[in-house]
Amino acid sequence: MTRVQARDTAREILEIIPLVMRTVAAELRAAGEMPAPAHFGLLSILSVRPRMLSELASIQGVSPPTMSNSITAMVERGWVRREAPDGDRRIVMIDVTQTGRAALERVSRAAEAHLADVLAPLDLPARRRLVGGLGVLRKVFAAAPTSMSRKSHRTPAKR
Amino acid sequence: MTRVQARDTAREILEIIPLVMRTVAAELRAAGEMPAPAHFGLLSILSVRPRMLSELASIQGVSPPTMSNSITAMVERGWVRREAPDGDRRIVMIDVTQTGRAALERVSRAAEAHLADVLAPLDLPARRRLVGGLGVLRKVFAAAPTSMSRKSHRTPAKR
DNA sequence: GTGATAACTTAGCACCCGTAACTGTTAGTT
DNA sequence: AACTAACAGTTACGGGTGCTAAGTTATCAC
Repeated sequence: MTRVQARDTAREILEIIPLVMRTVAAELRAAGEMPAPAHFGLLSILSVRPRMLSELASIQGVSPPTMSNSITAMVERGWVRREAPDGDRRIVMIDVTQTGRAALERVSRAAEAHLADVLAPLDLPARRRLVGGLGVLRKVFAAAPTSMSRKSHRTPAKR
Repeated sequence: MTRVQARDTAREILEIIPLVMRTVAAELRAAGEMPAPAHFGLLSILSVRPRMLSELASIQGVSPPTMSNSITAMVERGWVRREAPDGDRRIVMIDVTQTGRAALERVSRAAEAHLADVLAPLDLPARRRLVGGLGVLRKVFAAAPTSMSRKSHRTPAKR
């Protein structure tokens, strides 16, 4: 019962998510200068308030080196800025620039436009199902990224 | 109304999908030798029946060179085989090997196990919402990949 | 001051994805 | 038959994502 459901859902996720991912990435690429969905998410987070690099890494569920690289790429594009706070000089605060905000706004609009096209044929219940499903995904996977690190070596004494 | 909904849904998708993607990829990596979700999808498709390379590219919504590279990677792993049919010698048929089937089965089970963990805390209605949402995503994005190629450069006289 | 720990960066590796340019095959024209 | 156009794949190259391992600099505990 749950077994079969789990397997089906697993397959479903493993097939659909990458497809959606590719499509969205292709749209962003075609829509302008945004090379990656990951950057979009970062801008989105940073537009609320500046964050530490490690904080971003943990939110996005990636390793610090990966985040450092992404940030470097975005700095080179002029979208964000590295800042050194006064207190602890080890930490690096990341902040959006005006250019970054503008890019976010532009891409957001493009994505919205395209999404509207794609979602147009959906009737109300279908759209509602979509939104509901996304909500569940968010709830499930926002909490999950830790699961791996916790499970894989089940952290004996947490050191 | 639809405008605001579209924008919210767009943001939602752009934030959640990559997150899910990363989590799933991390799980697969941790679970065994499967390096990429993309390969999983291919094995899944090929387990039904052999396909032409271009067919696979179109199903997955990627360019032929990308698919050619992926196939090469999978051939090197011994999961699939390139075959030359008798009729038209331009085409390349891709077929799963026994090793490939075994890998699919193994990863499928690992994914299933993990998904079951993750989905366990969901109550029935939540799970139903998730499945419903995935269904909508599939419907929407299985048809969409063409939209870009049609729209983006509206093919003037082509050179 | 010494040693451990923390935050970040650099380096090296593997993979995904795209465009441009190239091979080889088939089909259509003259 | 000879020429050309279209088609299926591949190779080459550039950019992005992600990881681990191995530094660097800064802070804290003793």
